[in-house]
Amino acid sequence: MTSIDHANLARLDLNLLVAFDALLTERSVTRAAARIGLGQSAMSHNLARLRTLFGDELLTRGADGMRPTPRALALADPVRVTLSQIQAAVLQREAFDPSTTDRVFKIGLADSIEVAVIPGLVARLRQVAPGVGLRLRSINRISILEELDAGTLDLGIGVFNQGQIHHKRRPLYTDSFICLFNPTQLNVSPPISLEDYLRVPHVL
DNA sequence: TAGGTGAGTAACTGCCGAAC
DNA sequence: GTTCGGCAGTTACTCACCTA
Repeated sequence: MTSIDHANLARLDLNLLVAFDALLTERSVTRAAARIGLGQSAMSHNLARLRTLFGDELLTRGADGMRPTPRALALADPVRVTLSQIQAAVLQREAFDPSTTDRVFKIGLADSIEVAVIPGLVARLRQVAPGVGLRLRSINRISILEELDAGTLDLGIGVFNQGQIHHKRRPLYTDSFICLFNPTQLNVSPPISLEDYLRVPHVL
């Protein structure tokens, strides 16, 4: 296990990391201050302390608002993951019991995935979590990541080849596609190869 | 069209008081 | 004595408007 440097960590104010996360999220001192209930001046002081702490400008003024430095971008994910873990450890409520909860989960997913996943999920919920409600929204995968960060979605289901460290991912199921074609028109004969498939125009 | 000017907005900074 | 946050003034920047 990694040892804790208590002497140095004692000098680190956790609120500064909260301020850092708000600044990276809002890209504005004023909005970041409002986000965590401080005045603009206090957030400006926090930014100054963060700059001293990390020895980097972190955010610089630009024509389009506050621009994060490479150092700030490198710190963004580790800080957010750390804050999430602290939040889970410190603010965790009583253990989640699916059989008694009446929580409503907001799920973002594509229509095609809804057809494949939701009937089975609803049947399962009736058995083990009868009080759970689902609020489904048809949404593209890029917006899903944004809305997860904003807290307007609890879960996103889709094909994700991008995302941040704090986006937890689990394989849900595998799927395959059927390719329909007219051998006469395309001048190919089954079974088609990958080269044949890529050579001709097609729609998905 | 280019340059000057003023208003508005946002960030920075010095100073101060409160809390510990 | 130290730290934190707010107040007030300053600075930097954008944008709209006016004029040559």
